[in-house]
Amino acid sequence: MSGKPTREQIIETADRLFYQQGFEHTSFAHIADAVRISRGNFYYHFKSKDEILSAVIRHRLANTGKMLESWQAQADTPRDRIRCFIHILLVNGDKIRNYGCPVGTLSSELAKLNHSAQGEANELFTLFHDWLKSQFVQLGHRRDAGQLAAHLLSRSQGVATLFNAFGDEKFVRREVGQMCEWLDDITNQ
Amino acid sequence: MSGKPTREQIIETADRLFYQQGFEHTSFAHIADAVRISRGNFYYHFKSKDEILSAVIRHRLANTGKMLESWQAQADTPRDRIRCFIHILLVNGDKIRNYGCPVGTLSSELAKLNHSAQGEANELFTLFHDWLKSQFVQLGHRRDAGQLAAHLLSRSQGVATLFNAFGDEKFVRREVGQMCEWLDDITNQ
DNA sequence: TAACATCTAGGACAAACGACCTAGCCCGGA
DNA sequence: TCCGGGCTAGGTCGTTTGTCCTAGATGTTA
Repeated sequence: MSGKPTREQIIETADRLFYQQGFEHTSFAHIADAVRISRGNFYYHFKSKDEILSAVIRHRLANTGKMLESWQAQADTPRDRIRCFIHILLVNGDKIRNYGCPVGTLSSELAKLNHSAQGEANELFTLFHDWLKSQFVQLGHRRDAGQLAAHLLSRSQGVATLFNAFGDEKFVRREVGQMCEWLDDITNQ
Repeated sequence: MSGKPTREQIIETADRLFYQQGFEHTSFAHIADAVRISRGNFYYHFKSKDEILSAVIRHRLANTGKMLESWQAQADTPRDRIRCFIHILLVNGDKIRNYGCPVGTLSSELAKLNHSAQGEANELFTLFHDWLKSQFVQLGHRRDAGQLAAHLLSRSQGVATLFNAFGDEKFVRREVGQMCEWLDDITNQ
């Protein structure tokens, strides 16, 4: 199909399917069909389902890292960068409405499965957290930067969950606005 | 085993297992083993897996309703009742740390499975929302009661998600405190 | 051309899944 | 006593799951 190597196609397709249908509900056959390869070929690239999951998480970590870097380049001030984070809820609105937050839902699912990759998946949270923390430090909140980061992460997780459940876009816009106000408040002091 | 009728035992066990391991990951055999009955007997009481899910959701709705009524009886003011809601995060701390919020995680899972019971599961959210809304109305916030309810629901969902991922109890205590402060703020105005 | 590692296809496997069936148990009413 | 409905046990069906194997296609190097 596309020019990309098979292994990459598998990872990207698995990434999409894990997000849209959940990790457990996505089978080998399902991914293989979507990539249009045989199950046998599939097994040549990945020896087990856990191995794909690991690769998908690393893939997400890399993509997230790139996104954070692009924000770093786009926005001049730390406040604008944090605004970028808050606005993912609107930018990725359709996806979140249908499938929830890719980070939060994967973390929840793996927690229930008591899966060994739980820690790896949480690195996605940590990546966002540490990036936000560094932005808050740059805003002068050196002491409570970690707490502010966790607070904002938590807020956006909650909004994503409710958006996924009810699909109310007005609610998201309102919450995004409130988070931006909150950001301005703690910035101006 | 216990004196309860088999059907009730099945529902309660399924409720627990769906919460702890997720709906899809919990099989007929798993529930039957836990209740110590045969799969055949199981099928006498419930014709399909979706039927159990439906019964479990109704069971949760009933239990949640009782809990809300007990708060209504325990706490004198609407503010104290809302505080009861906020404090579930601490009261059910161990469960939430291990398995997340029963309402949010079920809603997320069913959304990914595109399951027909999605709407039923969301009634749990609605139950909390409407109850909170009525409390905010009683506090004099007639116009924006629904928004305040959704906001608080969203906040606690986010806290539950992060608590489930990182298990940081200090974070939960901090967020619970902030939500109570927020409640006081909008009450005193 | 010949040899080689890389990649692919498609089938086979046991185990587990949801669903279904039937034979028999228990126990109150006729 | 016999009957009959509520309940239980245990097995079976077809399908799907993750895993694994082998034969062959492909493409590069000698």
